[in-house]
Amino acid sequence: MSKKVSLKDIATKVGVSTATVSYVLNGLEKEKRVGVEVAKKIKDAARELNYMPNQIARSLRKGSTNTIGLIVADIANPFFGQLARIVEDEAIKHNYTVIFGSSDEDCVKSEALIDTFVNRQVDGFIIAPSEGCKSQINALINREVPLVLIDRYLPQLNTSYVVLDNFTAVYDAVTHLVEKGHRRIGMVAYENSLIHMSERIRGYKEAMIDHQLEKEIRIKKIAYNLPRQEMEKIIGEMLTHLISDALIFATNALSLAGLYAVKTNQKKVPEELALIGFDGNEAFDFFDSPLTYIKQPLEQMGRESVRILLDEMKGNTENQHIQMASKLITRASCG
Amino acid sequence: MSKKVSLKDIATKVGVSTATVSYVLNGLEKEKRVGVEVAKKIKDAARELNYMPNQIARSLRKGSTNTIGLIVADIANPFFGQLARIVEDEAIKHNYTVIFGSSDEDCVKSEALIDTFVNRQVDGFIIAPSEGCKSQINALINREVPLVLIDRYLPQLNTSYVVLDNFTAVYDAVTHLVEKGHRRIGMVAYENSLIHMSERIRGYKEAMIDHQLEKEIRIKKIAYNLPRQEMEKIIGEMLTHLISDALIFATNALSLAGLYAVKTNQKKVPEELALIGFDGNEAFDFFDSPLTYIKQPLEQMGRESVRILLDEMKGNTENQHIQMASKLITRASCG
DNA sequence: AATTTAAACTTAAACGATTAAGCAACTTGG
DNA sequence: CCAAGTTGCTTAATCGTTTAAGTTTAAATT
Repeated sequence: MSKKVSLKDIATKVGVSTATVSYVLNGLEKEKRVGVEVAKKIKDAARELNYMPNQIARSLRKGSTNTIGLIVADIANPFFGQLARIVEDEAIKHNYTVIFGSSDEDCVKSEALIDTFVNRQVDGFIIAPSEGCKSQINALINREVPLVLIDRYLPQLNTSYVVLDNFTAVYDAVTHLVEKGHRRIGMVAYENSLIHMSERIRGYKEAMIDHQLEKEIRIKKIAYNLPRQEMEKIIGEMLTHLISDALIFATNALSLAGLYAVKTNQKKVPEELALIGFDGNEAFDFFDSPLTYIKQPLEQMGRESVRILLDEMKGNTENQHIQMASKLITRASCG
Repeated sequence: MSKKVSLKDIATKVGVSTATVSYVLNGLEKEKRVGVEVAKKIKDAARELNYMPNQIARSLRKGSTNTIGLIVADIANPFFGQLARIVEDEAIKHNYTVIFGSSDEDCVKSEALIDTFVNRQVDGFIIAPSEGCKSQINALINREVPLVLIDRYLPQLNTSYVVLDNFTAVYDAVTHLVEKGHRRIGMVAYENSLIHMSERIRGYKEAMIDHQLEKEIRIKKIAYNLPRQEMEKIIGEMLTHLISDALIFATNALSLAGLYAVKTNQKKVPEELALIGFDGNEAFDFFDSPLTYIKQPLEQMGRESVRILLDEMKGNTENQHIQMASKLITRASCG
């Protein structure tokens, strides 16, 4: 890489000190009383030399990097990909850059990412925390690093967060199925103790109880890191000795695995089995009977999380807790 | 944010200079002949104080940031999301961090991103260049910034790149359709002069000519930034006065828009219309007759691009040009 | 015993910006 | 005409590392 142009080069060329150059290029010429001709010379020289400020040097001096660290489960997962895009756009608007990392819901990876980002002096974090990573997050809190949790939060910790109202989302989904005449409603969830999952399960259970269907409660929990084929197989087995006439899937990936299983097992939807998915996906639209699903307000979630983070970075230490309402997109898969 | 622990804090605590601490913590104790006890004390102190090196300071001093800038069209697009994930993993393995940005195929955004990343002193770029951004890329070349183009390249410029063999990909797709008995084969492409698109179109045209079907050549070009509904409408219009018995879609987004249009217009696939998509998507699997598609070797592309970039960052100035073979996943949509 | 070599550090400059404090050379007010 | 203020800069410290070039003390060699 060729040598870069620094403040000093401009200073030398114009014949002033770097301080003066810095003032002018930061728009402080009035405040710092730099002469009009000198200011013009400096600006001209900067343009001529194609000067670009070294953000690293500036960051070191200022103690802030204008960088946000974003940690999600997997950037390749469209849910997080879309979220990342919204965060990116919002960050750029406020002159921040995003560095990202995928944790794979794995504490070791998550910790490595957090450490890397802390070393790189990010000004704040947006994190979808993984199971069992409480201590890492807590360490951030103790260091007073601005932080917003997203998608899930840790009830034991005092942080800002932006999540879905998962309880109501699933509660309403169950109610919808009941209204459509289904009774033996099952749920397919992840084996995960985090709040987003437990709230979805709680929403399911309470709704079942409230509709006098507690005897029909049946939850299948699947490990997160299984490849899709495995998930599909497990759900497929559920389908062969079918005890449910409706299934709710607790995540997008589970919904997809479920759809593959239903397709493989040639179950008729909704006649034999009604389905409700999570998050939305083009595949939902092309399934024989388009899937009813729980839609998250991604756009707002991304924006709010950045807004709150910026707020915290400005010094606001008050934690903000946001639970957003989902929308049930009702289509043919529930009858 | 609470004050951070610096080398100086450790130095003070142990009673040595920061130089000694730096040597020890960088594993240079042998080479720089630091005493065994002192080294141990330093390591203990570092652990005790939970020292984390300030990457910003290190970067400033070393002149390299261990950061890769990744610019794609849209991180929310699964194609680029998956690519980003692979780049991320590969980068982490080599102790690099990725900062990313989405250009939306827009030169203004792309330039802003490049400038931001240059200011942040990224050590190298992986870029999916947008139409008409040649001068920006050229500026990078002139600055001798390590750079790998991905997905498309600029034939006029001397850069490394990793792309699909788009010509052969589409050529073979046409041949497949011809073998399946289709003759009036059309193509739906983007209005884009970049090489990836022009090569796909050229592959289509040459294949048609080679199969004596030049009279059947029909290409519909659609602007990139249209919302999906618009694309769907345009493709829908094509379908109502149907002059083709087969369609090849030149990208993933176009394939999806096409599927929606086909569904809306209730065309029977493959009887009335055969289809070939690009890139793969779960929706392809749930379409009435699963879609035949051109699959890109994403994993290898991501890895290769990082490998080449690391190579360039190590000082290798030789440009590497990689064209990868696609695979035609044949299914029911072509008869 | 004088000189060289080695061991175990320290000193201080440098990276490229920001910014508080200082200092001439004017202008103004009384 | 002199003190005070204003204008238009400069000086130099600082951020937290890295690293070339010393320095001191002890051990080895001649």
